[in-house]
Amino acid sequence: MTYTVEGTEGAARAGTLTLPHGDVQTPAFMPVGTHGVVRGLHPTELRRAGAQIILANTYHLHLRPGEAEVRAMGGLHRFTTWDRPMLTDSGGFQVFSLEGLRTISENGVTFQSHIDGSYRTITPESSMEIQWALGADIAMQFDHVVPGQAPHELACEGMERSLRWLDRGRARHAELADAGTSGSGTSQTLWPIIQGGTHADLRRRSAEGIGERGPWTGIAIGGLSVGEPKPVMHRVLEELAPVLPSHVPRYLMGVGFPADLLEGIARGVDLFDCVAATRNGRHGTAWVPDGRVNVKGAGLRSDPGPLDPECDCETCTTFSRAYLRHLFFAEDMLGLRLVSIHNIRFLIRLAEQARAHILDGSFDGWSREWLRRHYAKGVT
RNA sequence: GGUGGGGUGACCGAGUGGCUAAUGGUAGCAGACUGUAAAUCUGCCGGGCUCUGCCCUACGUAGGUUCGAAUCCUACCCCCACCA
Repeated sequence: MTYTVEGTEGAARAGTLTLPHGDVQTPAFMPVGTHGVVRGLHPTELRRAGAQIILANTYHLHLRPGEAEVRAMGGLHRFTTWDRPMLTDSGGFQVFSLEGLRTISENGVTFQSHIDGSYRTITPESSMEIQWALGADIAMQFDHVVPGQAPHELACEGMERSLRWLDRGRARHAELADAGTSGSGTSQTLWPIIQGGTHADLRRRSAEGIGERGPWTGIAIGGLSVGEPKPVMHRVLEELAPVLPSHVPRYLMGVGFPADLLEGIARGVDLFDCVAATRNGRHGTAWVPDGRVNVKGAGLRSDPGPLDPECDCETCTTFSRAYLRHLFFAEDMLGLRLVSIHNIRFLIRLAEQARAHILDGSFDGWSREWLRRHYAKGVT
């Protein structure tokens, strides 16, 4: 597992990450497939959209079907037929998103399953065991995510606990690696996650603590886009950039919207993931260069044009806006899928464009102009 | 021609004297969504305005009773069922 930086422009970087199941050219957007499926999409559709790597989720796959079943099926790659790189999130985000269904202790987090009500405890160790059985290329540490508006004390607690959990998780991951192969039969690397909320001192301590424990093949920045204002996220990224090793890929977890990608890339981020592309797609919001299109909007009723005239995706090169609108009103699943495909392709293509502009030294001007246009109509 | 039932906002459909610009549902309009408990959730949905309130117009049509009517009375129009 290596990462080669091929070009930089200011803080922005372009590189290639080599993983057991293939290369990832960065900057890159990684579609989210929580349950081992990017909702509604066929692997072929993801490949056509240019997806190089996708995510899956430890907690959700542990609940259903269970890591043992996935392992028995040959690991996540063979189970899903996705043969390119994969990354599994640790369940740490569910500490935040399922706040009402869990209790935290130093040992780990006990969730009450939304499926059958049973109690399931995830520990830093068990998260590694589950991820090892799933067999993704990259495993994430089990971390303690706190809300974006968390006060210093709570953010500190989450950050320090995440460091302690990193040590426990890494130890267990090393044992597993020594004892045998992962669920997919290939190697797996573990990435740590920087926490600390919106507090500069905590973020710095987190990054330093992780640095002391290195080296790492990748470092994630977590706990952002969880309710804090956008300028605060930008500030945190700017504060972090100088203290992160330059030869290691940086993964901004859970981000983002199109503009967030460019803002992140400009501040040195290499990898992104976000559910918004598919969720917004299912909810009828499509991203376009000029902002967004409400696919259910009355204005599209007899619009023969493509969703995004500048897009090369299956949806935009095949169907009219009027038909897409009709599919939503007919409540047919094809509509949800087609807009999801577009949004995924939109973000992937944006990252591809950013990469090309970094490599030829035109990223700064291009991204400024892109953002100006995108924001022009009041889109956030 | 007779008897009975019924006509409510775009549609369906509650309401049988004041708490009703009128329950619900559908259709429609808009907003939200960032390491997915989400094909979900929220708001609006007669018109106008000086818009935390006010004014119009509304429950087939026209009158009437009443302090007050979608709700009661009369006439008429229309729809449905049965009888002739």
